[in-house]
Amino acid sequence: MTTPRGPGQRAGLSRDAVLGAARLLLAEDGLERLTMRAIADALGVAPNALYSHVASKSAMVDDLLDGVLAAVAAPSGDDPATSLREVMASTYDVLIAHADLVPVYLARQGSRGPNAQRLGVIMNDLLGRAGLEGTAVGEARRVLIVYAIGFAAFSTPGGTDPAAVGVEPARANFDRGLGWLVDGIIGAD
Amino acid sequence: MTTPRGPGQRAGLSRDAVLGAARLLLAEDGLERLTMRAIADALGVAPNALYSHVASKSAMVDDLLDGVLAAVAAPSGDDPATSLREVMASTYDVLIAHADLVPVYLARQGSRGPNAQRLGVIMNDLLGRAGLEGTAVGEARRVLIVYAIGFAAFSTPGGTDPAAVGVEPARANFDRGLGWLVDGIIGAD
DNA sequence: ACCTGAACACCGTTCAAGT
DNA sequence: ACCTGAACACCGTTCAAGT
Repeated sequence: MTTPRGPGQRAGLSRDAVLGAARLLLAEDGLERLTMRAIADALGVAPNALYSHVASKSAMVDDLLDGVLAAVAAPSGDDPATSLREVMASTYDVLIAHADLVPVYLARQGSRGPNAQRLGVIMNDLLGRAGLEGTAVGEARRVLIVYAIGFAAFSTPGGTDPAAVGVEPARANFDRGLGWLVDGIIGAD
Repeated sequence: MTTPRGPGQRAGLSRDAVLGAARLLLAEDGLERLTMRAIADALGVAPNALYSHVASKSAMVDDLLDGVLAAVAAPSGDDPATSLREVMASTYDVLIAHADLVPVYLARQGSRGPNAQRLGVIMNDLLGRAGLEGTAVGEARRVLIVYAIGFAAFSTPGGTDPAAVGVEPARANFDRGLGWLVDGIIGAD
C-alpha cells in the first residue's frame, strides 16, 4: 500500500539494517535462503540497493560470522586450564546457536574480524599462563579452535550424524574431548 | 569439428564418466566452479543430459565425498592405539589431498556412504580392542572424526589461517593433538 | 549519496520432444 | 533409455540513470 519509490528516493537503509535483516533471514530460513535478493525483499528495496551499504555478499557474510563471536563470554576465574575450558565451551555454545553458519566458518577458515582477534588474544594469554611458550602456543590454540568449530559442525540438530549413533548428548561429549585436549596441552608442555 | 548431436543420439555417457569429469573439474578449478553446466561442457553434452545418470547435484557431491574416503588406508599393526593414530592420520592426509571438499564434508556432517561405513567399523573395532565399551565407543569415535575433518578444514594450503600464525607445519600439529586425544580416550576408559 | 530499472552472465532443474 | 532445445525460477553484480 505504500507509494512505490522512484530512483533517488531514500529508503532509510543503513549498513546495520542490512546486516540485521540478513541475520534475521539466516535464523529463520537458513543459509540456503540467505540471498541478496531475499534480504532486499525483506527490506522492501531493490536487490542492488544493498550494494550502497555492503561491498559484496561475501564481505557481508564475513561480518555476520565475526558478529556471532561477540557473544562468546570471556572467562572470569584464575585457573588457566579452567578458563581455557570455559572459553572454548562458550565458543561451542555460541556456534551451536548459529548452526547454519558453522560450515561457512570452516570454509573460510575462521574469522579475521575484531571478535575473532579478541578471542585469539584471550587464548594466547591463558595458554601462556598455563606455561606454554613459543610455537606451542599457536599450536595448542589451533587444536582448540579446530576442535570447537569441528565439533559444532557435527552437532547441528538438523542432520543425522553418522558419528553420533548411540552417543550421549553432544555437549557432554564435547566437554569430555575438550578435557582430554586441555590435559594434553598442559601436560605436554 | 564433431558433428553436433540431435535429440536421441547417444553421447556414450555413464554415471562413472559424469563422476570422473566432476572429480577432474573439482581438482582443477575448485568447488565454486563445480557446476552441472561446467561438467556437461567438459563432457560435450547439454547440461540436462547429466540427469540421465545422476539424480541431482547434491547426490553427486555425496558420492564424490564418499569416493574420496576409499583412499584411506586400513591400519595393519596389532596395537589399537597405534592403529587408531594411523587410520586417523591417513584420513587426514586423504582429506588434505581434497581440500576443497572438506567444508562440504562438514556441511553435510560426514558421509553415509560405503567407505564411511567401512571406516566406522574399523574405528569401532579398534576402540573396542582398546578397552572402550558402550556409549564410550561412539563418543570417542565422534571426537576423532571431528578432529580429523576439522583440522583438515583448517589446513588447506590456500587460505591464510588465523589460528596458524607462527605455527609449525599442519601435519606435525595434527599428530600432536591426535596423540593427546588418543591418550585421553584410552586413559579415560 | 542513495536508490531504481534494466540488464548481464550465470545457476539447478523440468518438460516435451526426438531417435 | 538417452539426449537435445527450450524454458522456468532463480542467483550476484554492474551500469546508467534519477533525485
